[in-house]
Amino acid sequence: MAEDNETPSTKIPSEMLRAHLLALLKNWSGYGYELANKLEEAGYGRYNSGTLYRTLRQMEKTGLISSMWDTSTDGPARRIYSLTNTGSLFLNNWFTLLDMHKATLNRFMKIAENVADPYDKSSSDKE
Amino acid sequence: MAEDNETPSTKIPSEMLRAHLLALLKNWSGYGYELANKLEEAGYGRYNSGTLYRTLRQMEKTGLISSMWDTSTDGPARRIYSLTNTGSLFLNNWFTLLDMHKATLNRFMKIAENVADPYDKSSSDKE
DNA sequence: GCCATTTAAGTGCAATCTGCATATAGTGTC
DNA sequence: GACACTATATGCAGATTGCACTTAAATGGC
Repeated sequence: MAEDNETPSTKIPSEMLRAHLLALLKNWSGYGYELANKLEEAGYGRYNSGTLYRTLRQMEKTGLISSMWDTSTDGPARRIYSLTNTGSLFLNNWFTLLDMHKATLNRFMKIAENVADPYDKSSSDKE
Repeated sequence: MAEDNETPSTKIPSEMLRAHLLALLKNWSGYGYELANKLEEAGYGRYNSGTLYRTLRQMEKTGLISSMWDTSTDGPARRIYSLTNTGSLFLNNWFTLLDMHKATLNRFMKIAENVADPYDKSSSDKE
């Protein structure tokens, strides 16, 4: 499977990418190239490999995941990542955070639902 | 209300910030300082003002919102923002995207639930 | 053997984004 | 005048990102 950049469609914001990587590593250990393939199969385009590998290293540095080399298979060595306790907690919190954000968004959208907008330009042009 | 940085608690990732600003501007027009206050009241700490103002200008440049000066009130002039059609569409899509991401996260977490992990280290537990 | 391709991870560089501190400017209060 | 509050913005250093490129091990075709 080569890097073909054919489906740039739904770009995941960085925080989302982190959450998705953590989710993939729950109950499983995986390496960068494999994770990139799974993201692609899930409908996100081929994620930029430079960003992906650097994101993984950065997540390791901040303690969300840990890694070790695997030289047992044929082909180039793989850096195997697995979830740390911190990463597991982060993943759980992420769901809570998503729900909170969604609730806040809905609340924000309703704040001014039936109130006149002092700057509204569609009601009656006073200029 | 001065900038006191007393509640840094729940930092909003940049894409989330954009979505929240769009939600606040739905059915309403507002200016930067006011939006910062509403974010603070909603429980997010005092968002960094430099980032906030620059994010708003960038969102204007990309067509999500539009602005005009308001010099009718006392005090310094306010830059009033309101949602464009593009911004409105973006906001609606954001909800869909959030749900899709959540669904994908759940799917990812279940992929390997009952499968043996070839790299599992729980036999020789370290760290 | 030689060469292209696949798998796998990584780096260099420019552009962008972010946080912190600071600047600028209008108004009101003492 | 000194000070605080409102309101927007900029300078700079450090972090993040996308794009292109590099390194390296193995495979398949000739």
